[in-house]
Amino acid sequence: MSELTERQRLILALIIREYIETAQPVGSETLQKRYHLEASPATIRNEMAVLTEKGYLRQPHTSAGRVPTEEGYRYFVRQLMGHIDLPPDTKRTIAHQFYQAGYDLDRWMRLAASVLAQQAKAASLVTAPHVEQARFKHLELISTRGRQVLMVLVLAGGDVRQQMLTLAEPVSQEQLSTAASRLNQLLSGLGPEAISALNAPLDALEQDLVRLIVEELHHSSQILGSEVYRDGLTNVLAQPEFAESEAARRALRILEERPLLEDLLTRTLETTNVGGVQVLIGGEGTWEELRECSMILARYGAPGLATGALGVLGPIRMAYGRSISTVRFVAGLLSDLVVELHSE
Amino acid sequence: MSELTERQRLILALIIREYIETAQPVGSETLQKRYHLEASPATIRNEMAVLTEKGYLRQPHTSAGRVPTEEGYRYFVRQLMGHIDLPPDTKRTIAHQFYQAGYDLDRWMRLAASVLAQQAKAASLVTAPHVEQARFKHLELISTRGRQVLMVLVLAGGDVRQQMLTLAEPVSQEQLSTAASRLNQLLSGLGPEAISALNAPLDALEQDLVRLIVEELHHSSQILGSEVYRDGLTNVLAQPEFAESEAARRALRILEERPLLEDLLTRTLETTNVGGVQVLIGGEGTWEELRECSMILARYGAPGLATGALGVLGPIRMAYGRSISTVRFVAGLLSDLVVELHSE
DNA sequence: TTTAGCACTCTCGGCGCGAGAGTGCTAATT
DNA sequence: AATTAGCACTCTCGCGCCGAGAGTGCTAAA
Repeated sequence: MSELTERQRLILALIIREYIETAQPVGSETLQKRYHLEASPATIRNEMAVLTEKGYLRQPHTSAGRVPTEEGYRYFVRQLMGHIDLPPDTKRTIAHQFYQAGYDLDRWMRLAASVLAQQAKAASLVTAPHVEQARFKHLELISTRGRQVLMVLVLAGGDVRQQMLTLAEPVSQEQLSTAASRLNQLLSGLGPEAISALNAPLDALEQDLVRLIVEELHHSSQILGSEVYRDGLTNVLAQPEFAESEAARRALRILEERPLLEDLLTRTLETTNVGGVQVLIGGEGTWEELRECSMILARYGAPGLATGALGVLGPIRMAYGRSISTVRFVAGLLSDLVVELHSE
Repeated sequence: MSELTERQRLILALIIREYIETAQPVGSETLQKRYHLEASPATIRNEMAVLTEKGYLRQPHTSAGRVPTEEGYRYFVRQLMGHIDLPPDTKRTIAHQFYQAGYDLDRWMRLAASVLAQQAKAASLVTAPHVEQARFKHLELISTRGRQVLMVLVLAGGDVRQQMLTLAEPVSQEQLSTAASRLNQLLSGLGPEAISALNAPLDALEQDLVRLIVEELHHSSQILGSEVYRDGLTNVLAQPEFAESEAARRALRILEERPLLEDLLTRTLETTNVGGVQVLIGGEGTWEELRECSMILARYGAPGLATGALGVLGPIRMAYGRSISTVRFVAGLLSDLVVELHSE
C-alpha cells in the first residue's frame, strides 16, 4: 500500500478535524470553503475517493459527505496529529489546582477525574495508585470494645488501610500496643513474601495479625483493589452519537461494571509503561462493549513503587489531540505526586 | 374536597400500578379486562373523569388513556400503598450479603448502593456515615522523610483520616511519638469545641497538630465531607422517559454535581429523623432540576453518634412500593452497623 | 346508578414528494 | 498528466396527507 501524498494527508486531517467539531459528514465544497484550500472541490473529491479507497474514509450513504473510519482515526492519531501539548497557561492553571490540594490523595484523584472530564469533554476515570509490591510500614491497634479491634495499617507510600477485626478473646489496649510495636519492628519495610517467610517466635495474637497483614498487602497489590474515581459521565450523554439512550447505556456500562473495567485496564495497560498513552479506537476488534467508543488510557506513578491508571472515555469522534495531551499531562502530575509520597 | 370512594381508590391504585409497569397511558377497557373488574368500562370511565377532576389523573391528549399526576402519585404513596415490606427471603439474602462483608465500611457502602440500585431498578446513592459531633480517639504520627509527616487520625466510631503534613523543621520519629502519645492522653474522647477550649501547655509542634485536628474534626462533621457512593446510573437510562439524552443528562447531573446534591440532601433530610423516609415526587415545586424525577431518601445511623443518607433516583413513574421498602430496609441494616461500630 | 351505543378526537405509522446536499463521471483546460 | 467546470444522478430529510386504531364523553335506556 503506497503512502499518502502530502495533500491527501492534509485533506484527511482537515476532514477529521471538521468532523470532530461538527459531527456531520464533510463534503468537498464545505471543506474547500472553510479552509480556503487551493484545490477546487473536484480535486478534493478525487482525493477523497482515494482516501475512501484506502479505507480511511467512508460515506454514510452514496450521496453524503465523508466520515472518518476507525482506520482513518488511527492514521490521524499515529501519523498526522503530531505531538500536541496543552497551552502553557492551561497547564499552569491545572498544576496550580493540584498543588493547592496539598498531599491529600483523595483530593488529587477527584481533581484528576474532574480535570480530565472537563478538558476532554468526556467521561473520565482514575484509579488510585496501588503499590506493585506493597510493603509494610506501620501498624496500629486500637481497642474499641471487648474483642473488637481497629487495625490501622500504613503501607510504604502513605497508603492507609483500616480494618475492624474481632479477636477470639478480649485483649487489653496495653497488650495490643505491645504486639503492635513488636510487629512494627519486625516487619518494617517488608513485602508479603518476606513476611510470610519470616521465622520468628510469635504468639497467637501476633500470628493472627501477621496473617491479616499479609492478606491486606496482597490485596493492595491489585490494580482495582483501590478506589476508582469517575467524573463527567453526563458529558458522554451530551454527544450526539449517544442521543438515544441505548447507545449511551452501552457506553456508560463500561465505566460502571467493575469486572469489565478491570479486564480492560489490565489487558490494555500491562504492556504500557508509565508515561505511555494507549488509544483504543472503537474497541479495536477486541472489546465488543466499546465498539462505539474510544478510550485514551495511561499509566502513571513510579514503576516498582506504585502505579495507577487514568483515562477518558468518549465517542469515537473524539478530540484526540486535546484529550491525549490532557491525559499525558495529568498522568505526569500524578506520577510526580506518587514519587513525592514514596521518597523518603 | 370530599374523600374518594372505595372504588375510586381502587381504580386509582390500579391505574398507577399498571402505568408503573407499562409506561403507557391506561384506558378504561384495558383496566377492566386486565384486572377483571366488576364495573363496566363506562363506569370506570366515569370514575376516571372524577379522578381527573380532582387532579389525580390526567390525559396526555384528549383521546388517550389516563396517566397519574404527581398529586396522584403522592396520594398513592401516602394513602393507598400501605406499608409494604420486602419479601422475607429477599431480606434474608440481602442481609446475608452484608454480613459477609464483615466490618469493612467501604464494602458496606458499595454493597448498599448496589442493592438499592438493583432492587429499585434506579440510580442509587449512599453517603458514608459522618459523625455529628466528631470526637477524637487516637492519633498516630509517622515520619516519612525530612519534614514530611503522615498523620493518621482515628475518630470515635472507627473513622480514619489520614493527612500528609509538612513541618517547619525536621523532627525525629521519637519526638513525634512523644507528641502523639501526649495528645492521645489529652484529647481522648473530645470534640472540636472541647479541644479548642482546652488550656494546656503545648509546644509549637503540638499546637500545630491540635489546630489540624480541630480542622479535621470540623470537616468530618459535614454531611458530604465523607464519600458518596453511587450505583445503577445506567438503570436510569433504561427508562423510556429518559430515552432522549437531554432528559437523561438532567437526571444524572443531580447525582454528579456535588453542590447540588449537598443542598438537596441537607435541606430534605434536616427535618427527617433516622428511620424516616422522604419521598420527593417531581421536585415538589422546589427542585427545578428534578422536575422529571423522583427521589426516595432516608437517613440512617444513630442520632448523636453518626448518621448518613441514602436513597434512589428514578423517573416519576417509579416502583414506589418496592423502592421505599428497600430504602427503609437497607437504612436499617446500615443503622445497625453504625451502632455496632460506635458502641464500646 | 350503571351500562350499551355511538360519534368524535387525537396519535401514530406509512407514503409520496420536493428541496438540498454531495457525489462521480466526462470533457475541457492548464 | 493533473486539475477543474459542468452536469446528471442519488440519497436523505422534512413535510403534509391519510387511514387505522384506541379511547373518550355524552346520551339514552335499563
